[in-house]
Amino acid sequence: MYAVIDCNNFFVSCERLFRPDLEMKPVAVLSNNDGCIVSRSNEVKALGIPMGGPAFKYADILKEHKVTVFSSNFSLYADISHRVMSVISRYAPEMEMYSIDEAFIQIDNLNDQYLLEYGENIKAVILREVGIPVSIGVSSTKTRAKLANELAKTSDLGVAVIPQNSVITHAEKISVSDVWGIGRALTQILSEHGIVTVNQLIACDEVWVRKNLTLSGLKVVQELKGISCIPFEEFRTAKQSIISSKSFGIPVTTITQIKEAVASYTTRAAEKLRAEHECASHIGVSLTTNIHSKNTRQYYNSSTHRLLEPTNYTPELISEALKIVDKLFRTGYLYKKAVVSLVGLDSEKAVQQGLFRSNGLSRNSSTHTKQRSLMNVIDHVNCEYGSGTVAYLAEGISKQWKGRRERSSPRYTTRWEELAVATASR
DNA sequence: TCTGGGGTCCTAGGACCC
DNA sequence: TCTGGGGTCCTAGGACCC
Repeated sequence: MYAVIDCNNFFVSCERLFRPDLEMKPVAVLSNNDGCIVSRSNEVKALGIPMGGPAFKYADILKEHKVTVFSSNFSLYADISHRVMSVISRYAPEMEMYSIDEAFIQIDNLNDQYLLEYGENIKAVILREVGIPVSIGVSSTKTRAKLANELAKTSDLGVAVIPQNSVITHAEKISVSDVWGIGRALTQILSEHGIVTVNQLIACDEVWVRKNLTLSGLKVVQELKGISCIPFEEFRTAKQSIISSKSFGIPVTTITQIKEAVASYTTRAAEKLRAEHECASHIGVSLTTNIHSKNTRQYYNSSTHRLLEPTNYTPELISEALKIVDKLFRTGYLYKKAVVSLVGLDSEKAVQQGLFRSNGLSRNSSTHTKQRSLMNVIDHVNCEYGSGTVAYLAEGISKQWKGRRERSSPRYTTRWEELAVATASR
């Protein structure tokens, strides 16, 4: 059996941890650039504010209902996530951390009654030791467990079990859009064929499903029937790609600013790459205007370059990324966003050296060693004294294109100078 | 003024090989 | 004259997830 443990309104719950005065009060957390609403307390959900809704559109209603709004504070969320995961891992020898706020575990040899108790126990301990409320769903496949989790969210216990080999109760009342793996597009296709509920989906002919919903859709249907198709992945598999992508705080028109931003995103991506001890064989850049803007000319373009040899050396990656910008950039547009992606990742150790460099000289191992030492030192300094302490000039100085982050809470748990302070009240 | 970011997997089509 | 088919690799795009 699988259990999926999912933190409730995770970012909001993290903020409340250090602001107990916000319990039972409406709270929302915004995405990068303070753009979208990405985490909502139950009170905010009740106001009808949707997940991912643009913040400016709901500014009035947020103000009217005195919603406390935070910019996202990922240092804090990552640290709290780590604490939650460490509690969960005590309950199961095998755990798959699926996302920042969610984990699968395998539990076997317990009958249904004990499964429920087991879940309640995990939930209580996480709440007591970390302070984060969770919901737990248990069933025989991951997709069924996720569905049980949906049911758990609205149950009093916060835990739900869909027993093995049993039909899903009330499946005729659950919408296909609540199923893990059925998104907007598939919901639309299904509804065009009169399929709106989970029991209708399960009853579908599998050949039809394969043809109309592709292989992923077929897996979903089989998983709902109790046939496991999505494997349990205890050990995190190596990343396939690393992406750094951000919207600009202001519309950007000049290639100079685009290049600064792209150099900066490349630097972030390369840091992640080295943290994974990997090298990339390709680098891609894309530029786009504001797709939401009605009255301005639109432009989108992207390109991927193969690197001479796989590398994680920032200066080389920046230089290649900037060449791509030269290729993509057109004057006369209001640019909104740039994306840098590193793909074709392989372990540092496995990387084969190219025989020739572009300048015709072979790159000897001492060049490699020097590059690696330099990156090591810079990564260390930036880790110790804060990101950007040592930066590349290509990233620019004033960085006018940077996004907004105006309502961030302190990094309570990861920066000495931002520790929470306890004060005695009279 | 203001509409997220970081991932994965799947499919289709073109180029190329034998 | 007969104008194939299987395979791989690459790229772009779309769908999904949180």
